[in-house]
Amino acid sequence: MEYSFRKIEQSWQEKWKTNKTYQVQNPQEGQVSKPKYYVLDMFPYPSGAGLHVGHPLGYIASDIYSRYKRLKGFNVLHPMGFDSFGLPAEQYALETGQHPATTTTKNIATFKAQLDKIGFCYDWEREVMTSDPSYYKWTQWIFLQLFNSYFDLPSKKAKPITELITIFETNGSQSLYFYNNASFSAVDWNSFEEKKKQEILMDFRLCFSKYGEVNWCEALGTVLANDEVINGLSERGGHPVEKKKMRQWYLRITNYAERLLAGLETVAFSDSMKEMQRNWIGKSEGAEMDFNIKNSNSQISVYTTRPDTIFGVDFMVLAPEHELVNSITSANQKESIEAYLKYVKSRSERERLSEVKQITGCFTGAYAINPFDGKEIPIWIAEYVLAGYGTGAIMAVPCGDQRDFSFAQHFTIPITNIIGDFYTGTEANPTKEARLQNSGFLNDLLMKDAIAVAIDKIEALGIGKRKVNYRMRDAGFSRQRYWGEPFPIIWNEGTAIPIDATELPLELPHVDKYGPGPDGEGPLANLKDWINLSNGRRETSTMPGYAGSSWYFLRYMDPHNKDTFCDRKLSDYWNQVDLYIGGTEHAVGHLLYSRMWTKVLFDLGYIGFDEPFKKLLNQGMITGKSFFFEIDHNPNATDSTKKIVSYNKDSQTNSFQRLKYGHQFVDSTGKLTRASLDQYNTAHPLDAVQLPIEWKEDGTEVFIFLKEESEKMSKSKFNVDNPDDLCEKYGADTFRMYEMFLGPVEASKPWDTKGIEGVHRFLRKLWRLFFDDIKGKVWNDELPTETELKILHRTIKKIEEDTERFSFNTAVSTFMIAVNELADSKCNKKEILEKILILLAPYAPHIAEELWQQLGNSGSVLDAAYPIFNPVLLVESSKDYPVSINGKLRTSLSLSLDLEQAAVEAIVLQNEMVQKWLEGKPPKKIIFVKNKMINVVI
RNA sequence: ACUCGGGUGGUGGAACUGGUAGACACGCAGGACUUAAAAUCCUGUUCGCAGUAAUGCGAGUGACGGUUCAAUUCCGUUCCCGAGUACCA
Repeated sequence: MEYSFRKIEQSWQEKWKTNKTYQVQNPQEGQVSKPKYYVLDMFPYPSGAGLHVGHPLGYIASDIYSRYKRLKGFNVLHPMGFDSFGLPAEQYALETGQHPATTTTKNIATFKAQLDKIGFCYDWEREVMTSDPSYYKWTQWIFLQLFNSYFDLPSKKAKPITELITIFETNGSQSLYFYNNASFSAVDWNSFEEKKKQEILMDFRLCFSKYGEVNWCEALGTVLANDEVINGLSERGGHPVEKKKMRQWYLRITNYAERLLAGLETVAFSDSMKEMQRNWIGKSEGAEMDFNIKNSNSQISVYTTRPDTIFGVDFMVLAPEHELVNSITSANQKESIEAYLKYVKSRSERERLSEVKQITGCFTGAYAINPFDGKEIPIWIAEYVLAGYGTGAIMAVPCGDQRDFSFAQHFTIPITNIIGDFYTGTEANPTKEARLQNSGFLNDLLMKDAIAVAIDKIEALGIGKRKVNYRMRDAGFSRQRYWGEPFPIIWNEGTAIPIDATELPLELPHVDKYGPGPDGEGPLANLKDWINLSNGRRETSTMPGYAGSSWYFLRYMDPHNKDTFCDRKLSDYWNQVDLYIGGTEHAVGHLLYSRMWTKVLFDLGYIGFDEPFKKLLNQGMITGKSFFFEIDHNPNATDSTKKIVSYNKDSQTNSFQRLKYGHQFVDSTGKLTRASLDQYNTAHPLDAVQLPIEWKEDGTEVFIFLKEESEKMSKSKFNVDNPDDLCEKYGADTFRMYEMFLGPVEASKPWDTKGIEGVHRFLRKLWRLFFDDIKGKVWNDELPTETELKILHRTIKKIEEDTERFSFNTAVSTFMIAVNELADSKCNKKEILEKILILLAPYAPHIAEELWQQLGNSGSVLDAAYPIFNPVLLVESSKDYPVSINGKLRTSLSLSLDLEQAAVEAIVLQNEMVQKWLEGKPPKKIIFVKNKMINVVI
């Protein structure tokens, strides 16, 4: 009886389905429930391309851990669903004319079939899909909660906006609740018209609408969030992005900046992941202070983290967009300033970013007055100051800031030195360790101490205050797109009126065309019947991709509830996600948004925890190998290491020709032969590679060396491997174990199918411990020997330790060692093998189930009792000690573990090898570490 | 430029708190079984030198230096690769 994995895997996948093996039970009333464990994979977008071997890496890891936890007696929630709204589906719809709902359904079916082939233990009855009205009903409902809440500053938490209205009605706006930098009394508030009241309230809602500069992407016809823009180009498609003023919805995530930072201390994310989030939030502490302007009533407010350098301010710089630019510019500088503003406008975001080093700017002709020494400070405008950060204006201290220094040099602005020898005159020195000079009341203070002194003085004089700044912006929450959640909002005379929660879901209407509406609005704007209502006009934007994915982990707990997004009893039971596995690409976006939503839902009392993910494990990327022909116009290149091959005499430039799926045709040395090239050309007639006629080698055969590079797997790079093919060829169990065997889950590694045979061989070897191809059943009921028990218990210990610390690659090799040892000692004993199967079940579930049943057990191996490690069995009486001389290993000695230093020394000195090295002299010292090693120092 | 990872055989990688570097696998070489192949099994495989051999000696975890009886592991300097951020005042 041989290991026919195809039959076994198919039959077990069917059995799991019919027996509902993976159905997860919520705790029943009055029952003693098992401890819970929640394992979650990052929400996949069901792309049309299907899965490649890089995707399942994290899924396999989470599946192993889920099964392991189940065996260990936990009630494990391990769901899967689809983030099915979003740009790619719509983009695809635009290109093919198919409705996104149709393509999405089709893609999900493909995805699920692929996942099931790998044998994952998902409870599909809990599947959720963001584009399903029964799901987005609750996304819209949460939006309404955000819309109807504000961030209460004294308690630092979200509260219903009705409480803020009460505050306004009774006390007016206190200093904490400035509106447009001013406050109003209760009498004022009560006299305001409803429209004005709503405008004010909009300024406090956690999800709010305002006109703002947005990242507008013409090619995609939509607005993008900051993290969807990379170097001035869209993350998806790489199209140019420009700034545009539009009415948009925003998430007031900045209010949560402090708690998002603090929360990082309570979760187990990798340091780099935490660091990325911290950088994104970008907290800085300093002061905001006002400068008077010579011959003007206006003031310029600047933000600085270094108020200690106030006496080193040699000029000021405003962002070109700063509102004061026009009013302060002097008559004779007007022309230059206008020319400069024109130049700035002409430059795209892309150019500004790519030419960071270029110094440009223009003097306004105006002067600010230093409040401490009355010095006149010239005011400039320059691109390097960003309108969006701080106050959009800076005080420039060239001796301490390199950008200010370069600017001063470029425009020959005199530089004041306030740090003595610390400043060399050739570059700025940002030190905080210098003692201040030329600095009035701060003279002789250490800079780091002077910071606080300066702020105190600024506050005492009433010209500014201590201020914390965040780099993070409020997140754009609307998209001019079709395939997303419609906003449950109706606009009436400029006032946003929320739809009553009882009317949700507001279903996404059907459209036939996905083109944009008028004035930059989304496709929904074209549906006149849908948008125009008797009481106003519907919001035509839809929510961004991250809306649905910010709370999906809660819906899995209670996926079919029609009355609430998630029953509080269930969220109290399942609680936080214990283990969250996914890629680093979601470091800032998704993780920050879902962390914020969790905090809001917590503040409002809907859930009982304020961090969604307890532990985050980042899977590394599996890179694919891409192969290129390098085209070189030097046919006489002799450098054999260059791997240059094809000579294209028509081409005068060096370029690369990508070889589609090249790895299938290349041998282990990276060589392509004439025969395989012909094969390749037959398979890809459209991309056939023409060899240059001049190219000859060996007279008979043409060898082509390919340039090889590892890069991210993607269909467009022809470097993907499909898991289906590997499951078909070797089986899902082999595929699962091989992906794990490749290396640590967190590490990025190149994909190579070369080693998969070894894993497959291991499973066959395991099978042969139970069944012989000819003899059939070979397992027996004999009692195990001490050695066999030792093998078993060593394995139990190591598998448990490795699984607990997510070291799946070493766990796989532990299994290999165990099977090798059992095969060597011809152990076919059920008592041993059965336990091994239980250990193996998380890793290779199909073969484990099959053999478990073959041994005469009924039910799933997942319900078996996990073997308990018995340390007594591993206790040794002696040890083979390594004996080093001066730290270099020379020999070994088998000694009883009872022996102490003195006895060991005596034996060691007797040793022939030791005597040889001692040459008759006594040793200086003998180091003996019990159960470790011996070192003789000469 | 800054921050965070990482450099170990021909390859993927192992060595968890300093204690026998290279587990496990791939590949390669040789052998057994076979008419032959597949499958399976056995042996060898870090490099160099010596030896028929068992073995011995030397070098060796990017490079240089330090701490230590002992360093892949700790410290300093430096080089390279990857990821993220990027005029944030």
